Amino acid sequence: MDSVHMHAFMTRRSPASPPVAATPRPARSTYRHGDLRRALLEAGIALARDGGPDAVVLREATRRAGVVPNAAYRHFAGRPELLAAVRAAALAAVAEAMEAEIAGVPATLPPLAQARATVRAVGTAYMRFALAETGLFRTAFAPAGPVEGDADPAKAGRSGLNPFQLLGAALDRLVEAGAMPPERRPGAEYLAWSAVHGMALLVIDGPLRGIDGAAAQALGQRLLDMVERGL
Amino acid sequence: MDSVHMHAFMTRRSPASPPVAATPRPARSTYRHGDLRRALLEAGIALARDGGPDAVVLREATRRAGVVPNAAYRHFAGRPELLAAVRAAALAAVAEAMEAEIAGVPATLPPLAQARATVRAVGTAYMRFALAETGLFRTAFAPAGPVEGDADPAKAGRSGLNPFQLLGAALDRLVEAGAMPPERRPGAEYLAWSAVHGMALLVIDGPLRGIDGAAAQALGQRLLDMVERGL
DNA sequence: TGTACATCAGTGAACGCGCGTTCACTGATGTAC
DNA sequence: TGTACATCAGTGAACGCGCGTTCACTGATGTAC
Repeated sequence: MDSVHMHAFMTRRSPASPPVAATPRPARSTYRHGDLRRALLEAGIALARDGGPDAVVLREATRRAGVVPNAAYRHFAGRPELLAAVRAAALAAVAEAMEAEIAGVPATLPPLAQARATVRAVGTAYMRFALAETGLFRTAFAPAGPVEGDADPAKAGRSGLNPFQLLGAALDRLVEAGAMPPERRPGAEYLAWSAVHGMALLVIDGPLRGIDGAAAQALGQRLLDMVERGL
Repeated sequence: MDSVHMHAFMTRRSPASPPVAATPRPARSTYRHGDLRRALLEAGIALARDGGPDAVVLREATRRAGVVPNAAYRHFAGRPELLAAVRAAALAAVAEAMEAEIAGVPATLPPLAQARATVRAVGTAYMRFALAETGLFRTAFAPAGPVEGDADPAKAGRSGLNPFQLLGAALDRLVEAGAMPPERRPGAEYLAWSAVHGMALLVIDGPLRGIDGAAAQALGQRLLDMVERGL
């Protein structure tokens, strides 16, 4: 399985950052930090990667940034705002993983085959991301609290589309290519999304936890077959 | 939508139980409680119903049971054990909801139609439960911590089968009735489960949050059509 | 080019909170004689 | 039927923890003159 494409700032926690604190605070030569907002966001992302949304703890983020806890309040109104920023980054990462997978679809394919391959690419990227970046995946799609940036249309990838919109666009192409009757198009993204999202959770949380990557991949392809036939 | 069938002890929080504490401790005539284990479990279930697994807080359960916090340790080794018991109860409730729905399938149907209706009943009950008892649903299927009663085959309903096994049995009947080629049977429960589980989450957490019950029901039926066709 | 000053990013110390869990205890129950 | 006693369910008090958040501060930066 390819490693998922993502921003440089999403690299794994550097060994310099202590896993649990203990160390006082990494010395800093300057009094000012320079780019604390970004440092906190990166720390938050690293935390989310390792432990999902609940692991995004404001104090720990400041620790990793080498800064006193309340310094965070210069850049985020509070913990919920930091978490929202992390979630947006996670969603963007999912979108980018999809875009990368779509980009791999051969442009030489006939339109119908290409449309089909694009839909599969969306689903494949989604499941891969869930497996490879479980913590970020959970953060991206975790139940939002009652007071969350609910209305915002989710952070987008390079294309400007969020993961859900990428799926919608792929389904549109399926209709254009004649692989799907137009009258079945409305709401179809919900059906496809359900199947793929459900399987992702089955593999990371459910009865299929611990399945090996190849088997998961195979099952994923069968699922996509089912969706393709069923839509 | 019918109210989901469940045990008497799963009734909603009684108004006598303070929502957030404040009140000292409800007086008790006897020094001994009588059935504290059960009371704690019921309190835990009520908490899970209202707030999902994270809301299952040992101290709050003892508060509701009218007992001092550490009294819980006479009956549970610690918080994780209480949560596991609550989870088992939640899984049993899902299984029973399925069994009730299956019981509603007319016995007069021809075998093939009956087999199909049974599979649909499983899926329908699942989605209904997710909507009607979101907190319990989340508790039943939440990511288990790394050190959980992992190997146990999940609490069963009256039939002795857990939700996943009920789905498997329904698919077996589909094969027996000739509605599904036997070579496609292995692993089919994962595909069906994925679709239904994914939609349940879509509705309670995802882009479909807040959709009204009828629309959810309709979309659910379309999803089941897709699964039926696709399997 | 040099100095005074406003800005505001990060500091230091502290808060209250609720949690899970441990300790030594007390007193109701039920069994043995 | 009555009494002594062991059991063990629930008490009372306390612990350490890490969290989010608030307060008044300090000192580096960069702008205006």
